Amino acid sequence: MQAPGSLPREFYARDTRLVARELLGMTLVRVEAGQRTGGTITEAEAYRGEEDLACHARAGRTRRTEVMYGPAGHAYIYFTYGMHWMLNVVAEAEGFPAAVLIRSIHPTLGVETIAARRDGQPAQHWTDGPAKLCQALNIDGRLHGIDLCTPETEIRVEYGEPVPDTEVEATPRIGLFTVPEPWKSMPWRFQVKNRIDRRK
DNA sequence: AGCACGATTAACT
DNA sequence: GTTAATCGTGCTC
Repeated sequence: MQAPGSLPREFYARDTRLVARELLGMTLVRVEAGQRTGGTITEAEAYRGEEDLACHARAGRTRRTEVMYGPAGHAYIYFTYGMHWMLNVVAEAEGFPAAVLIRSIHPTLGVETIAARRDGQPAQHWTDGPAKLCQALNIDGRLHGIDLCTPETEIRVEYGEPVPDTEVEATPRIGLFTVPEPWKSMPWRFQVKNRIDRRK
């Protein structure tokens, strides 16, 4: 336990799988001028190392993946499918490329704003996907690389209520169609149980 | 310079 | 269950 506030860099500078697991229950907060939106993290995936053929760092150090090689606690934000942004947090020691994809949150902060940004969608689907939560929290490439551990940061993760092991489920990561084994089946997706989930 | 594809989503049959 | 939308990235020629 610790006082409220952003998680320290040491939290992120550990094994990526542990970071993903322990991010469950923490609170993702998007800070904008006079506006706070966010919620409880309910699903996260670990991507670690150049050997992990599901990880973008499989291509080595490039302009896109450079952030993953840097210090932990920074945002790795990328664009995919021609229209979607994804939010990751860099993990592990500097020099080792790794990140945790935030896949789903339960909205608790600035719910009205979130609803407006997800106009037309039922509450259940406001932030239940990696691109959905980025849309709801107004997160895009402009925030790529920012440090989540500084006081004035625009994205932060605050200490929440830890989720016990009995409520955590570990399964293979989502959307890895062309990734070879064993990486395709590594149980590095962590999510809170007991919630209706449309996914396979 | 060109190309195939993606850590997805929403709408449709 | 199927599929269009839409473009940056990394790889091949």
